[in-house]
Amino acid sequence: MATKSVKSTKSKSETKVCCGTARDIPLSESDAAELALVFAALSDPVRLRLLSIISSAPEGEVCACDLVTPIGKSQPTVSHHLRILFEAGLVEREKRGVWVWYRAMPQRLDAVASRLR
Amino acid sequence: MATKSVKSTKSKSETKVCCGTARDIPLSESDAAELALVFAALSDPVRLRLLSIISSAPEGEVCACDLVTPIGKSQPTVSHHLRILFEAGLVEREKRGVWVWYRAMPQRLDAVASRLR
DNA sequence: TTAGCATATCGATGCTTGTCAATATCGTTT
DNA sequence: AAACGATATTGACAAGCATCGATATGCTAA
Repeated sequence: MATKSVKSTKSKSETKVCCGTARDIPLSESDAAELALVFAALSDPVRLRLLSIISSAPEGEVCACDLVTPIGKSQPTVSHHLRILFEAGLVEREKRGVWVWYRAMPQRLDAVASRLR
Repeated sequence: MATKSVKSTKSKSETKVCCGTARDIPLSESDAAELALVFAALSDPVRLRLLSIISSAPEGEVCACDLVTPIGKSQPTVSHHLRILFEAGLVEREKRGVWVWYRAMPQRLDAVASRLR
């Protein structure tokens, strides 16, 4: 592996050896793929705003019908984004009659946040 | 806005009113766009693994030349991913001679993590 | 059962992105 | 000076994604 300054002679490019032996990667390939899926779900402004509405609901849940108008996108588009949030485990949903109610999953958000260190 | 059960009669679809007045969204459009950019930078397995290598470096920094081989992608591809991490403010870089050294920015990661609640 | 509404799915489209080969840039060494 | 090596940029291509209109599904009320 690369080493920093070895000699005290402080030459212009204070390094002698570089591009050495490869160390193994802390984050496994499968863990990285799994984590990336969650971040991908969070990487869209519409989904972040949906999540902010759902998370801040006083009753703890929001009807899907109350999400289309404020977001300003078509109903299929909002439905698509809600599906992605659901499949990423960021929200849960419950069908009650004609309507579908969405709740945030704080423990999931905490788990993701804690992995950022 | 939608209201939950109003009557105690517990009818099949315990709800009377739905799809009412739109409340405003906690997360602004510009804030959502900005946050989405950071999450987009985190939404790729290669970038997450790069970040994990850089963050766990004992010396606090890693030479770019030590990242290509372990990641298993071409040099231009790794360079491209490092650029995205840099522009998202997730890593900083310093050119020393021919080599470029990357350091993680923990306070940025903390800031992003804290916004997940 | 029929009508009507809320939600999900489908198909198409334009834009974004991950990837690599080829090339450019820049510092170092001879 | 020229040659070499590390990194960045460019150009191209395939895959993925956000979006919408049209349509399907499913529940409820008449």
